[in-house]
Amino acid sequence: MAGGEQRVSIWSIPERQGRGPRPAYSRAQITEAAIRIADADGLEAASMRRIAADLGTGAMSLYRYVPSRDDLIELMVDHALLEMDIPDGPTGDWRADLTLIAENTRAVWLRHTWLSGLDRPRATLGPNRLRLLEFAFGALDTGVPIDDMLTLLDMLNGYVERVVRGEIEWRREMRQSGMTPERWMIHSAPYVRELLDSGRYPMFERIVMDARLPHMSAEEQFRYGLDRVLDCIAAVQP
Amino acid sequence: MAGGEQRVSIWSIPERQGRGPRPAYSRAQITEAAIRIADADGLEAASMRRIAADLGTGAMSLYRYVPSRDDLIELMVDHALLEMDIPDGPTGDWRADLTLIAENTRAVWLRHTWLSGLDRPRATLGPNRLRLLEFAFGALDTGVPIDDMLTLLDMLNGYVERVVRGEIEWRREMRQSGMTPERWMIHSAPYVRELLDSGRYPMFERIVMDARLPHMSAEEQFRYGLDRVLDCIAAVQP
DNA sequence: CCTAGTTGCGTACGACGTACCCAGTTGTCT
DNA sequence: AGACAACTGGGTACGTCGTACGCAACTAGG
Repeated sequence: MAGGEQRVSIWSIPERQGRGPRPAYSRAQITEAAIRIADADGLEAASMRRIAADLGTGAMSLYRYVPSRDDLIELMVDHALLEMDIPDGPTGDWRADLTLIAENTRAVWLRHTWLSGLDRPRATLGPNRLRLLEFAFGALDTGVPIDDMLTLLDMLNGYVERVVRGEIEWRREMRQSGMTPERWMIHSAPYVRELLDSGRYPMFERIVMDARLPHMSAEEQFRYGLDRVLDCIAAVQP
Repeated sequence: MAGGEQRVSIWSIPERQGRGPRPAYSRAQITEAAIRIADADGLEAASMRRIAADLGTGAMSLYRYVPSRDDLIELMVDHALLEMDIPDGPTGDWRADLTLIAENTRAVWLRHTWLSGLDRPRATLGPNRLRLLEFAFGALDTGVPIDDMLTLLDMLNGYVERVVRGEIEWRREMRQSGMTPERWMIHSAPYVRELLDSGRYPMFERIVMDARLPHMSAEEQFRYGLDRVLDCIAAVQP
């Protein structure tokens, strides 16, 4: 029994010692190759064999650099977070700052759609995550109690992640069915009509008939909803 | 080329026609077996072979009932949603109704932790999802424009899912490292102190020093945050 | 120079989802 | 009643996956 498994993060394992032949690759190279494949063909396509083939080597060679595929994915996440374009400190306009965070998150997720499918939220306090956290909380530091800041940011991030997840799934479905949105509309019309005709789903009917949001572009939808969420945050501001 | 793939949802494929021998199982039975395994050992343990073995049959027999494993997962999601204990219509108290949805979602997700790890949000319009949708929108139907209802519910659900995802990951990490929360606290204290002593993370410092939320029980944290989110929704009510 | 440590990488194992096949069962039609 | 079409359970097989293991080649520290 004793201590149990000492699960050390990939970050605590040094990249190399100085004894044998010089390594032909690096973690960064492997991570970037993996991201390239995952961006193009999905996370499941970024298999050890495929990554190795892209680098011109054998699958098992990668294990000299990375303990497991899961650890490699952790490296990929951190590498992607690096792309968040956030200033060093809050600008004084909390609404603009939170908008910046939201749109950056969306941009990075859409560029690396595999981020939305990770089985774990990966909330580890790496340096990048901490920098983002400082910026976000600094922006919201307008007299709101600290506990409320925590929940308001969970609310904001929850909204952003949920909507972007939906966007990504929609795109994926369009791609792999080879349909255009119009064709999809036509194709699903009979099922929708059946639901409407049953008369048992009045609210669903109002969404289909009256809502204008679903007919906007993805950007407009996101922006509109984001503004509503920020309105909510503004409403509870002291 | 012609039409391309006709990807119809699992819901539009009838369970059986009336010609051959009577099927020995049913979609519901298979779905329940799959959920049982996924609850106990994780979604990846619910393989076609394992499910079939649990039912006392061969892996390929399952494909008589379900076109693919992905479709089976879709059935599992909808089946889990069945556990949501929601009345037939809104009660008139929107705040109580939305609380009911939130706490039910949390309960179901914690009971079926594999829900949080699905690669796709699975927003397909299964019968149970529709029932829930009707209840939620019916509850919020207090004069708010339909487009705002859409975003407010995205916000609420986004908050709930994000927080519960965090809870689930936390539990999983505690389990597989075999640590208690106290041990984990002690173990991570040096790293936290290092961050605080660096002086570069003032907001993080305030969270550690001043926030009371992280010291509450998971239920209390959830409840407190949920009330704040509902305050936000109340604030934009006409 | 020796040798310990590290490299790239081929082979192999036990999983996975599922395409394909075939024998057996049963509702429907002649 | 007999024929047959549509279904059933389920075995075998293929191509994938992550990765344990082993081995020859290489290079730094003594």
